[in-house]
Amino acid sequence: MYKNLLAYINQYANLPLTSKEEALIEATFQPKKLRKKQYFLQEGDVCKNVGFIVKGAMRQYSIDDKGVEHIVHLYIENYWAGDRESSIMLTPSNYNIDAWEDTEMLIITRAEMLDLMEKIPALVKMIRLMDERNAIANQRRLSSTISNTAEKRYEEFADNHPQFIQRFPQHIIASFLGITKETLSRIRKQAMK
Amino acid sequence: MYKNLLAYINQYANLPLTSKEEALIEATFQPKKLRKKQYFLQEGDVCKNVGFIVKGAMRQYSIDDKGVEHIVHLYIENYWAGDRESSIMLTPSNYNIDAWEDTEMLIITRAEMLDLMEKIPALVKMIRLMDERNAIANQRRLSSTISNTAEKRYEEFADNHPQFIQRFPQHIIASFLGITKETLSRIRKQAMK
DNA sequence: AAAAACCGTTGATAAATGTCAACGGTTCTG
DNA sequence: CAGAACCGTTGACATTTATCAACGGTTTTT
Repeated sequence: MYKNLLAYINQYANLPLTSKEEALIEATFQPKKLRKKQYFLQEGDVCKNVGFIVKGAMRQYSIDDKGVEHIVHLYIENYWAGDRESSIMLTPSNYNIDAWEDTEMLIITRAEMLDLMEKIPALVKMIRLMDERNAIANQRRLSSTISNTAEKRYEEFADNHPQFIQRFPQHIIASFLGITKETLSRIRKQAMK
Repeated sequence: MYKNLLAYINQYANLPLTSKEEALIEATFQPKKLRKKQYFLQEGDVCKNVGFIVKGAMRQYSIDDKGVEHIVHLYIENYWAGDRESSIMLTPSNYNIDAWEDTEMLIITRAEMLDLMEKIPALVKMIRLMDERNAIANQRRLSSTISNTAEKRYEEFADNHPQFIQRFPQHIIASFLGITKETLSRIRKQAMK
């Protein structure tokens, strides 16, 4: 259960964990299982935990005035799910996060994480690298969203994230790209020729 | 010249700098003046410096196949300008950054910054908080771009960033929002009624 | 096994936004 | 001061994307 998480940290930080540190991590992260469709976070609640996905698939989305879902993140194994703004600011979240497949996570509160970071240097390094990677990915996604047509955005996404294409149905991908399922269907039809 | 930067660090980190630390910072950050339209970073170059803006206004943008500029960031006093991806990965940047007004910056290389962080704890804390704030802002912007119409995006932007509206002309704001200047002109005309 | 929910597709039409060209009023610059 | 560059606006029209409704084929649930 903890194997993936420990491997993730080791790989990211490149600062081998001692067995004491490993034990501390195992004692702090709590396993949590979610059935398909079960909420991990519901709009209006404060996001208390961040979760590392050991197995499964999840999505994060907001719901607009008309009841339409807008998917902002998709997660699979080895991703971290949570709403940082809510978690840091302690404000009610604008997002829902739920399981798209049956999912196993390892969850931790922000306070626990801060505490662990004081004790385990590798975690500090990991967080910093994750933040950097994250900032870069966000920049790219934003750039793509602003500059490209729907068609090009889909191409780019399909090229860079084939795992998601296989794992989530088209209407979910469409929402993630900020277009309707009909438009995506037509784009794909075009592309096939 | 260094007053703004020191104040910025103190306020962000909330960990008062010693006078030795202040001296070290002043010795490391280099002043740099840019005339209006002068490049700070040009597409294809590796971004070697990040710069704190003491006075002035800048923009960051890419140029597409058709020669159209897509503005991804606007900066004014107390912002940091640079392309993180290029700077971290040491890859040629896809962006240009130039001065929209005559600008005074304090610049530092990534290596120097990493070195300073070893010596000044307040900087480590500042960077971490900036990363967090940044991640939150990116999330919001992305959400808004995906979920809202051009009109709502403009409203939100004008509400949250009135300084930019005053400082940059409309066609720059339009590009930043991912729409054409004509569309923005019409949106504003609508809104006036 | 039947019913319900889900999923992708298609057609017809509407709405949002882009493109191109032109204009008049600034502001910048030599 | 004169010409050039810049800026916002408008009109006519084209393109992209959304909306609504319907369908048949899955898969899931009961």
